[in-house]
Amino acid sequence: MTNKCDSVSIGGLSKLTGCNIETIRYYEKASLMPAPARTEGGHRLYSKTLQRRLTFICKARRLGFTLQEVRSLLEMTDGGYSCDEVKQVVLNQLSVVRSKIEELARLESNLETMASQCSGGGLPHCAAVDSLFNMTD
Amino acid sequence: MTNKCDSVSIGGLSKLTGCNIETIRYYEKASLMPAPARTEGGHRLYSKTLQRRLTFICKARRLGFTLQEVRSLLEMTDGGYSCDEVKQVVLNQLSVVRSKIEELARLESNLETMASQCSGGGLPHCAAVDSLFNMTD
DNA sequence: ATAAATCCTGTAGTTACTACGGATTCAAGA
DNA sequence: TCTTGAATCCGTAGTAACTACAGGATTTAT
Repeated sequence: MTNKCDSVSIGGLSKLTGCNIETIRYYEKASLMPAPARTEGGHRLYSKTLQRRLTFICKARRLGFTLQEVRSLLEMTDGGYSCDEVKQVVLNQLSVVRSKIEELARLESNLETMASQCSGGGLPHCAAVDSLFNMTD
Repeated sequence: MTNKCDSVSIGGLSKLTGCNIETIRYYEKASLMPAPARTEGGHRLYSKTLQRRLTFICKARRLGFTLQEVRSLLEMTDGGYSCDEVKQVVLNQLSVVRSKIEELARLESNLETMASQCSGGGLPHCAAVDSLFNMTD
């Protein structure tokens, strides 16, 4: 699974990163990962550099960046990028995340209200259902 | 665009809800919206009830619920659920919402860390990008 | 040496839309 | 009333970001 140069197979890389095999191949096809070295028989071999690159992609995806955004983050690391440009992308993503949190907090309190209106019996009617359609946002 | 019974065309509904026309038709095909009334010529006419239903769907979608989750919220209002069953679904959705909030809060703090590491100049290097490569989560 | 595990390519399916294209239908002005 | 121009119809195809086969080749462990 590993050779003397710390290269790993696609399965090894999958275990290291938590990214599934099909997804790794998909990233290669989508040009986020470069074509890796191959064994005699054609199996992919990933160097430490590529391992780090995939780790980066996975983290960025977990942070909610689109593949297009990840691509531009990677281009920033590959080519010349300015700190301003990076900060711009990060702050933009931060504001997206913050507004999602706000919206979810509103829904949370709406759901709490609904739950508190349930009398909880086996009755065929529930005040919470009516409140569902009357939520004020 | 509106008649005496407060029915609106699909375009009117689109403007009211912010949901685009193709999406409204898609929700009908996906059985989230029932088939609405039609004009003589076959154009869709949406009653107040359906307007409220779509508004609900859009809110739930903006909050990150999948269509499948929206469907089960809607089934509470359509099918004859008992108060106990409703409460169950509501509490379940509540825990889903809460874990989404937690997850987003983690993303928020990770992004804040990234942003704080940006010195912000036109410099050719950015600590935030390095931190993405080295982040332990 | 052989069986089990892993990997290969390529295609098709998934979710939740979005964008067309060509044919009606509707609404508003002359 | 007639005539446009905007809106709507339906069906198909494309999008993002995967995920799941199928059927065969390669690698690894016993």
